[in-house]
Amino acid sequence: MSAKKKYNIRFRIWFYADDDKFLGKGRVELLERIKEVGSITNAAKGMKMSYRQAWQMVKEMNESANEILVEKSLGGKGGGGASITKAGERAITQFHDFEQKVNRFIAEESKKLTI
Amino acid sequence: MSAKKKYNIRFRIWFYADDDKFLGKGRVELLERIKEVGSITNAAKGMKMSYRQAWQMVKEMNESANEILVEKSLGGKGGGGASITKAGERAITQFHDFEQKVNRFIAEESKKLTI
DNA sequence: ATTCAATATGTTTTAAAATGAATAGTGATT
DNA sequence: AATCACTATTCATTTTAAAACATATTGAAT
Repeated sequence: MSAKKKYNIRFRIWFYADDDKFLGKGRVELLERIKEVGSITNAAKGMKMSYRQAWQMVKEMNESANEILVEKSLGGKGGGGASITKAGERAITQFHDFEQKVNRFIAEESKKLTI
Repeated sequence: MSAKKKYNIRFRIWFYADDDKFLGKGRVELLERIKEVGSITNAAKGMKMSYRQAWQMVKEMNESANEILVEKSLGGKGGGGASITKAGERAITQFHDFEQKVNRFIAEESKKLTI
């Protein structure tokens, strides 16, 4: 007898500004790490990500969104750093909240499936 | 003045069998085309897809799902062909239904966002 | 003015993925 | 047994994406 696999539904959501995708799960994690460690460099190190990639993500996010999500400082003590703006904080929170709502909805609706 | 971009949320869903992803938007379209034209070859031609890729998708779907979604016949009049099984039909329908439900939910919830 | 750790980018290398071409196999029909 | 249009599969090639590497720049602190 072959064990039947259990069907389940997974999803991803993205925040767009007009038609520009600017935020998804991965970028939210990057934002959270920047908030935690105070720099793009160290945030990237914590994930499996090169500084270059992380920096490009930040650039894209800031350029696409109506307000910048990450504020950067150059030079000075410690070489500079990066921090999350109020808009960035809101983006993180609302992304998580939204994701959770969708997750609950999908979990509930999945029960009705007769696939 | 710079025009403010309108924020919006988009999503994708996938059907999994245990931890194997076996159905997403692209594959559903492939299934529909196979149903319509009766062969993998012609279904692939209708999309921007090589026969090779389409054939591999069908193979993966059939292997991952509990029941095969596409039934194939080899040789004979017309060289053979492919058709959708009952399970395949159900998969198509339920994918669309589910996607629509999630879409409505997200559209509704999006109104509450203050991003 | 030198140091330092970070941001800011360009360039090169490597790896992964998609594509295309080529070939074999199938079986009802003629 | 020859044909035909499809499925089935391998292999070499191309394209794309990711990673790695290399520098330049910045500015407070010393």
